[in-house]
Amino acid sequence: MTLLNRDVDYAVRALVYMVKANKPTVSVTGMHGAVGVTRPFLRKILQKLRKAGVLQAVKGKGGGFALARRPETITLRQLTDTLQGPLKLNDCFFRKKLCHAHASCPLRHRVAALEKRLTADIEAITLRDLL
Amino acid sequence: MTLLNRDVDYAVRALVYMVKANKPTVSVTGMHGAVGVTRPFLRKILQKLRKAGVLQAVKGKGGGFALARRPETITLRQLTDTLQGPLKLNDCFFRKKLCHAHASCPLRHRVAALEKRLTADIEAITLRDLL
DNA sequence: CAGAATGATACTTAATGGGTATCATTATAA
DNA sequence: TTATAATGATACCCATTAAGTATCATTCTG
Repeated sequence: MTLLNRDVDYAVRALVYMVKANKPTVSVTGMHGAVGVTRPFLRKILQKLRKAGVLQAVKGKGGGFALARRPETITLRQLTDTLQGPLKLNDCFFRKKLCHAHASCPLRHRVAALEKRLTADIEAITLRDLL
Repeated sequence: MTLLNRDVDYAVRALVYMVKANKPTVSVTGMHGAVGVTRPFLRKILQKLRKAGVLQAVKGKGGGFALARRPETITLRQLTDTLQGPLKLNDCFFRKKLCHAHASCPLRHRVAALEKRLTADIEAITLRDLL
């Protein structure tokens, strides 16, 4: 099981790169090599982050992406929420329908407690911490 | 993302069932209905648990499975280790090869800390707790 | 106005999880 | 002693998701 999927991994690298570049905008062309992923794939990721308000984008020649907020306000949780959906250790659904033992499941509330803390943990990690 | 996959889920239900049945052995035929899973599938799971030393099996007519240890010594962690491999939040491998940024990855050691605690947590939950 | 950038979206492929099928082996109960 | 009910072992298949690619439209600047 993976807490962080590829998208989040690449996103962090790109964000770190952008902070360190210290330029008004950074184009995907200019950073995909350093991030270690293909250009179209990185674009897809950064576009999601823009929609989520983490990044700003400037179109046209000379354009690119820039952080929309300060690094210490960008949490790992926002990245995971945006790129892989809300954290749910407890996947009580199976083929779209709720597990029939949901209400009585002895595991569920135990796992829910772990999930709550893990969520708080990733909320506490910011981009600033990852520089 | 799921902390517990289906196998673990079903395993817990079956184990709980077996404890409550309070019989020398319980056959898969006798419990798959209550567990809510097909017979062959449940067998596969219980066979893995037997190999791992969680269950004992008695072959032949009238046979079945039985706990090999007391409920308070069977941890959730052993179930996850057996049925879905060691807990790894940190999946630094991609297509079989180590991520090239492994050594310098700013995320890795942060996530490792979370993983360590989560592992301790599921180690602390025993079958006894789930009855 | 050409070119370099993002916006939007659809498609393809690889990996994994979930589930089935089959045959061999073993032991008991009638 | 033999039919039957159980596990042991293993190979296979299918559905879902993750990962990656392709294409065309739009926008802005030099």
